[in-house]
Amino acid sequence: MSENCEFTKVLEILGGKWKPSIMYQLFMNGTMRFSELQRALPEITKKMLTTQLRELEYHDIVNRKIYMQIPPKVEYSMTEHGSSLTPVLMAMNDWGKAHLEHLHSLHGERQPEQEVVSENVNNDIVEIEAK
Amino acid sequence: MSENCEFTKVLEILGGKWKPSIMYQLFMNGTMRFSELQRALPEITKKMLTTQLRELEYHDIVNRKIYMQIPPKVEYSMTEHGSSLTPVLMAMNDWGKAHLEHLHSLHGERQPEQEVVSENVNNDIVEIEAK
DNA sequence: CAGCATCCTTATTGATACTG
DNA sequence: CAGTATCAATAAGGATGCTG
Repeated sequence: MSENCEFTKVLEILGGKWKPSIMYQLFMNGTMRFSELQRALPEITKKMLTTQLRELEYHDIVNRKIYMQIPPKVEYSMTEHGSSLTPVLMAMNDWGKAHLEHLHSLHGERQPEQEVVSENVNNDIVEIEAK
Repeated sequence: MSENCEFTKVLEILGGKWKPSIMYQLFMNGTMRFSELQRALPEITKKMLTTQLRELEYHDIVNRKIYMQIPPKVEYSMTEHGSSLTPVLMAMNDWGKAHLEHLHSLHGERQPEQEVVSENVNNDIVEIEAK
């Protein structure tokens, strides 16, 4: 049951190549039309933008407001429930910045040293059986 | 540059089918051997456990301590840097619980109602050109 | 304008067998 | 015990064209 708390599920909900960027846009700009999102995220395709938005909508993170008119107009925005993600995103963002600096000091050049503890055991049985 | 802050990158680091579970185990149990993790996560294969651990290690989130002995013994634990993820995980966990309840009230049965705003425009041009 | 349908490519995950 | 290597299956993402 609680093999890993809710943590895994949240990652699944937030995961997806473009979801973070979409949420970021909506947080910054409030309400945006489909085409505005496309302009803001030039590399995403229409298909992906649609599917990622639909998933976010399914989880009640973004709101989809359809204007019945020609030409069509659809506006997206964070729902109230989606806005409750703010502390999560803030925490991730803060950690991300610290992490980046930290990694630079580590991976600036090389791998982190392997920590090898040579106990060269005599308390443990060498039991590699031959075939 | 800052199209989406650090948010996307953090998701990439934390993303992976088993990483959350692994981190959770290490947070709860402190130090664990490879085989202990396997027992705790019965569905993960050795290959996946290895690769996910290696990725976490690369980002200095988990520590790998090798005992040079026969039979081999390797212990994993959260690094100090990895422990700094605690606020992030807590935030996600809290949100996850609230989210779960929230979703039950929504998706208990049906899709959320489409919010359709019928403005039936007259301020916008109907410009669907015929072929 | 805001999609959906189809087909295709790449990435992630998994099964299985072998090794120091 | 703690892996690696190889191959197979699945899932995620992308290109392109069509539609109301």
